[in-house]
Amino acid sequence: MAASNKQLTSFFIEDILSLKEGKREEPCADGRTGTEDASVCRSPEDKSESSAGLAGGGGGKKKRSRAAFTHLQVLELEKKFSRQRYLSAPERAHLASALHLTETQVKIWFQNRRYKTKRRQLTTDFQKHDAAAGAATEEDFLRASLLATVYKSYPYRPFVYDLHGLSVWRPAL
DNA sequence: GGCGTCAAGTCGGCTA
DNA sequence: TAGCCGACTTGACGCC
Repeated sequence: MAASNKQLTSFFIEDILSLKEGKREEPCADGRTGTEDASVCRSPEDKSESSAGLAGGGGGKKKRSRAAFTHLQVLELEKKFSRQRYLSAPERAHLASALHLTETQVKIWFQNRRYKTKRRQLTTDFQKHDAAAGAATEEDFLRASLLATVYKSYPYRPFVYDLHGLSVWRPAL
């Protein structure tokens, strides 16, 4: 969400890499500032927390922070995602270091992104069907979910899919 | 205050 | 057993 109302400037991955040398404090949309280590925007009170965002310190309720990636980070992640939905470990490590994120953050981002895409696809399919055939039944939705489950069951070798910059994922072997 | 979004947490399944 | 995945939930945050 950090990118939603932020002033957009054109810059590339090389820019952050070069900025890493000096002081970098990329402003976030809501006035929060990017942290040097994780390059994500955090609430002021979260600045002292670990990247996991759960460092409570001295007991009591731990407050979970929500990292807001910079629009550049999201842009690069989206670009990568448009080319391939699954990342191999080396690819993930490379992307993480390039974006100054942790591998876990990249992994979680891709997981969430896939799930989000799937949900939206199901929703639009459902709406299409709804519009075409009048009020759809719950059974229709279940059928769609079932199809999605079948769809999901075969790409279990992430590195096998789409290694050639295609937006459509297919077995590479 | 309610709602939507999103990163992260949790849980269970699968594979090597 | 570790690591990854999807599915779903939780908690923080911004917008109206």
